[in-house]
Amino acid sequence: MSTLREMAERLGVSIATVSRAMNDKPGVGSETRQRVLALAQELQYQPNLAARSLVTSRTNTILFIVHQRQFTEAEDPFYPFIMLGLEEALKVDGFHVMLLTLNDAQLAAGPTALRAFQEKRADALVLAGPDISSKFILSASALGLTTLLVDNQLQLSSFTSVQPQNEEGSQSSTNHLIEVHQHRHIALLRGPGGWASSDERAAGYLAAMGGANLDPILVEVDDTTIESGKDAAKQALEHHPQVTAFVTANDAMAIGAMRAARGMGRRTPEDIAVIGFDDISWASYADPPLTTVRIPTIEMGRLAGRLLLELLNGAVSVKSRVRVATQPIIRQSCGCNGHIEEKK
Amino acid sequence: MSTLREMAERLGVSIATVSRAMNDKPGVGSETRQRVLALAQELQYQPNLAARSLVTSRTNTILFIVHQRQFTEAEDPFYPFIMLGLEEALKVDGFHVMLLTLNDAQLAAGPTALRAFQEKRADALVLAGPDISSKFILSASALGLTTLLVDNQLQLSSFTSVQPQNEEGSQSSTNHLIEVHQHRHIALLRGPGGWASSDERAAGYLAAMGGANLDPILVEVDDTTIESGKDAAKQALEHHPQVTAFVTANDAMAIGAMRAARGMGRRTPEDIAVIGFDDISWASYADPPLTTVRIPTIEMGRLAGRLLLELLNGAVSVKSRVRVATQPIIRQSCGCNGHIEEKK
DNA sequence: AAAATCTACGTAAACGTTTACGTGCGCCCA
DNA sequence: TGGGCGCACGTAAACGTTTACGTAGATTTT
Repeated sequence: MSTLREMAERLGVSIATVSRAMNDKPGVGSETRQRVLALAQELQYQPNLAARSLVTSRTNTILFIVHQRQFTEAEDPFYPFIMLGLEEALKVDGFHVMLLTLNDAQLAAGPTALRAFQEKRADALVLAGPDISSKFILSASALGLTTLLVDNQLQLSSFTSVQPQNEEGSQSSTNHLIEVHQHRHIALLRGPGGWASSDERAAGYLAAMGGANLDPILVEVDDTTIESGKDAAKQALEHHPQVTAFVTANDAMAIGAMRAARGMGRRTPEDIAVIGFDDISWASYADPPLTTVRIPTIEMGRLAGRLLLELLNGAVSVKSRVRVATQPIIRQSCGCNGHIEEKK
Repeated sequence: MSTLREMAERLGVSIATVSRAMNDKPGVGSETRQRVLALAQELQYQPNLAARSLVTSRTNTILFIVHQRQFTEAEDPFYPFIMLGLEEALKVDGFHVMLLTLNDAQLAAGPTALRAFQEKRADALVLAGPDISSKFILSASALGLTTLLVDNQLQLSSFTSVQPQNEEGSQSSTNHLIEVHQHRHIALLRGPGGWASSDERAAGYLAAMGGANLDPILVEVDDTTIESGKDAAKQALEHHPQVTAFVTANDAMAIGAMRAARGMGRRTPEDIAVIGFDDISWASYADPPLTTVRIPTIEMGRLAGRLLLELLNGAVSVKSRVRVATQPIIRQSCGCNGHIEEKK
């Protein structure tokens, strides 16, 4: 590994000059700069990042923190996609992404768990997922690192956050069932209360129902898996037999709901229409193909990355809540005949 | 942020003594050690990793390199699971995982792309996925970093690698179809040639067919998605109408194959039995529930992590090829009635 | 009792950068 | 022509560790 010193000696200049040339800083003649750059190319010089961060106290690394269970949500690899987008956006500026997963105990421990990763010395934190508690978020940001929330937000304090348009998406799904398919008894199979995404999607549903003067029917489960979708659907159909449509917290629940409904003798979409959320890759292979709302996950990650870079460069210091547009994907589970299948 | 110097001054000892005490090195009195540790606790001292790696030239970071497309294989988040296991195993020793995804161009560029991440200065490389070319692997390892392969391996040189028991898994699937269900015309819908996993699974299939004196029927596609499963199944049924069973490269292809077969009027498992590979989370929700071979992905990642730590600690310098056991998951697509459903 | 060994420290160099400050030189303008 | 200024550089300190080496005293050995 060649160093600045080595290059300086070979060129007969000082280390400072080489450093300036390499970093595009003023104060070095154009001919000298050329010679430095040429030698760097020849020697395949790569700066020692440890030395650099020792003096700049920047690591060019950001820490992606996510609940372990959510990162490995096999039915819907939402967070790996976010992480990919993040990495893509960050690496164009020479930043790297580190993964830190937390289990229930570490999340609950809050401040205690923080010391575990404080030593990792990243420039910024990305906290992803709705089940990272506000206590945890607050104590994490107390470390003084730039903090960005993805798929989550805090009511009171204003953190920079990147989220899908949950409310709009859910509202348009519900309206589609009301207006296009004339449903009157639509149940929301919603996710856990307290999760930003669940709450917002519920708000969208409620807005649509209220707007049409319909009575809302809510069933809440504490998870958003296929199994909990089955449970929620059973509950809904038993307690509210008049229901003819489901709006669900996500696609996995939608698929579970369709299964449960079929098990109880109700066909989709004839007897029970269903609309999901997320547009996971299996949605188009469901039976019938699932109408849902697409979230551009990779793009969300990229956006978070670009935002983070701006924040770190001090260009923008305003904290903002960014929303990325969701897109209705009309297939057949809502009762449409699928002619309007999305463009690939 | 408190430093060693600060602690040394407050305790009236030298920096060296504090450093020795913190790192459990000999040459410091037990009373002094106690005082240092107590103060460190009080100040919440965290060592500056940049300074440490500047002198030790170890970063306690490993780089997880994977093809971008494979990391976001939404139907089967195989590599995110591997990465999670890796992170889990590594963090108990204070190591961190960085993600680097490469696109087709970067993979093809080989050595050129390497410089891009050489500056990241990790202690080791984990190259995951079968479509990282041998040229790339060789030039990556030429950087002098400890290198470990996951779900891939090179024929000629002997890299440390962690892989599932592809051959055994595929052979036992094929044998199950032959022995339990008396199939005679079994087609393998295989993945791309040159991929270690595809080739090994094919070898297992061929071994089983040869052992039973049956003629193999191979259909190769250049991808392992649902769509390519459909294509392969169509090809197989058109060219070899006598086929009564499929062994597929993975579960996504199996599901595609069942769809295509149904579209051609063949029911699973009555007319065409199907066995997949991977046991993705959707396998048990397929119609009929998919018989497959489970790969313990997270455990593979953990194993890779532990192996890497041993390698870095110099405990073992032997390069070894590690195989993790796969497990047959008998459901209904093979013709079994599902009584033997796996324990959750 | 002298010599050798051990223990618990301190001193200082080294890792490879970045950057504030100093210096000499050429140039412009009054 | 001389003072001022900008430019291209060099000098050296600083970042926070780790660690080889030195040293004084206590302990053991011969």
